[in-house]
Amino acid sequence: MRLTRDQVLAGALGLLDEVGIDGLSMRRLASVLGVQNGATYWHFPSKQALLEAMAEAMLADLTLGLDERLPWYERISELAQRLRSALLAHRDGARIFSGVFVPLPNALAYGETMIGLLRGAGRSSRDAAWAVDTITYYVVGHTIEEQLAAGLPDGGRDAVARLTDALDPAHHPNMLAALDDIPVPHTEDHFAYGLGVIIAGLRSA
Amino acid sequence: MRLTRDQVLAGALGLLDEVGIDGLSMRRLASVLGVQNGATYWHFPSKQALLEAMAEAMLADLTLGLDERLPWYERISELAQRLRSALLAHRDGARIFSGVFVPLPNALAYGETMIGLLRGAGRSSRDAAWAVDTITYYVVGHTIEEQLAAGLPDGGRDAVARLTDALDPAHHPNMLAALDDIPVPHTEDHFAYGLGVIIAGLRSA
DNA sequence: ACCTGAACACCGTTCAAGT
DNA sequence: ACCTGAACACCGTTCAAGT
Repeated sequence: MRLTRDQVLAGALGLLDEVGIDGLSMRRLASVLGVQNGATYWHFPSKQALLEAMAEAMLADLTLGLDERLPWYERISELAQRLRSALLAHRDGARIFSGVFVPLPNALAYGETMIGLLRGAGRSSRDAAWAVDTITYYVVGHTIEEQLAAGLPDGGRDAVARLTDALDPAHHPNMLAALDDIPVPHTEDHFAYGLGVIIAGLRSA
Repeated sequence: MRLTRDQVLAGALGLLDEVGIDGLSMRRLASVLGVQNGATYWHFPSKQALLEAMAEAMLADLTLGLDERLPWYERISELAQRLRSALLAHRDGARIFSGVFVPLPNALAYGETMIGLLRGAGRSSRDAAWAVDTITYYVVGHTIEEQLAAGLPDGGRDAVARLTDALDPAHHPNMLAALDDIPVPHTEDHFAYGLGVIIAGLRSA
């Protein structure tokens, strides 16, 4: 049975979920697919091209079926949450996405919808585009962090312990007061809080 | 002349500025320092430990001498801009910082000051800590992107050309309208816009 | 205490040669 | 058209042995 491009892509996404982005190598992928090292290079010219296809696959259908009865800021919020969910659907999905620098069709659809919503709300094209950047940096940064903690062997418990040890009541009274308020890994409402802040800022403009 | 820990660290920061984070290898660092491969491992137990020391060095004096006469939100803004500047001071500085998961003393000082400012403004410890996360994800995400474009051979011109080619008037009217408004690499006012949105959101709460 | 020399176990990528 | 086999030019890390 010959390999197809789709099989290589599906194998890569499966391997990603198993071993994470740091364990994802072209050699390991070939071994999972039961072929020799060079074989995948017939289907994808480089690892980077494969990573791009993986990111594009993750973003499928991101903008479909948005409820047009919702006010613009709720549709913005919905899209941002969909982006987070799409990236969470695969281990280290946010890092895969953030490592891609070519314009992916599905990422363009996301940007187009977002900018359109803001322009529809009366923003200039400049403000609309810059606001989308603000939202997207937040979503991606938050999700990277969330997945990093989730990918640790102990789910981040050790990281919290190290932070606790590093805090000194004399120098860090405020961080100590907030220590129990920081969920590790991050949660849905931690995400929603920051998104709400950004959208409140946009509405107040 | 024997090597010191500081010489290894300074050599690593210098090499980073020359070749970027993707070109920064322990072997190349040893070669720059005029020693054999294993030599740096006497001063730093691992590459990760060296990256942590590099991040810590970049954040030196971040919170010093904040003008206490400024209102809390302007001090927040000042600190966020200082973080950006500190990361911009070395090539790929934002990616170095974002790859560190241990509590760095200088990063703790940043968090402590930020949370303290927000609690001083009447926020709960939870809201204060979560708001700092929101700001910091934005700063780091923005700066990573800025440095990625700046690190490209042509300063990002080719990336813009590829984006332009990928846009289709029928599907992306809003992105096309905004195309000339997106600075590549990102600029100071592009950064300030998003920071202003977040701070406006925080003040409106 | 600090470094060398050499090895181990990996990488991404290329490409003539096979089928 | 699609893959193998083998190589090239790299990695991070370890560690006995040297000074």
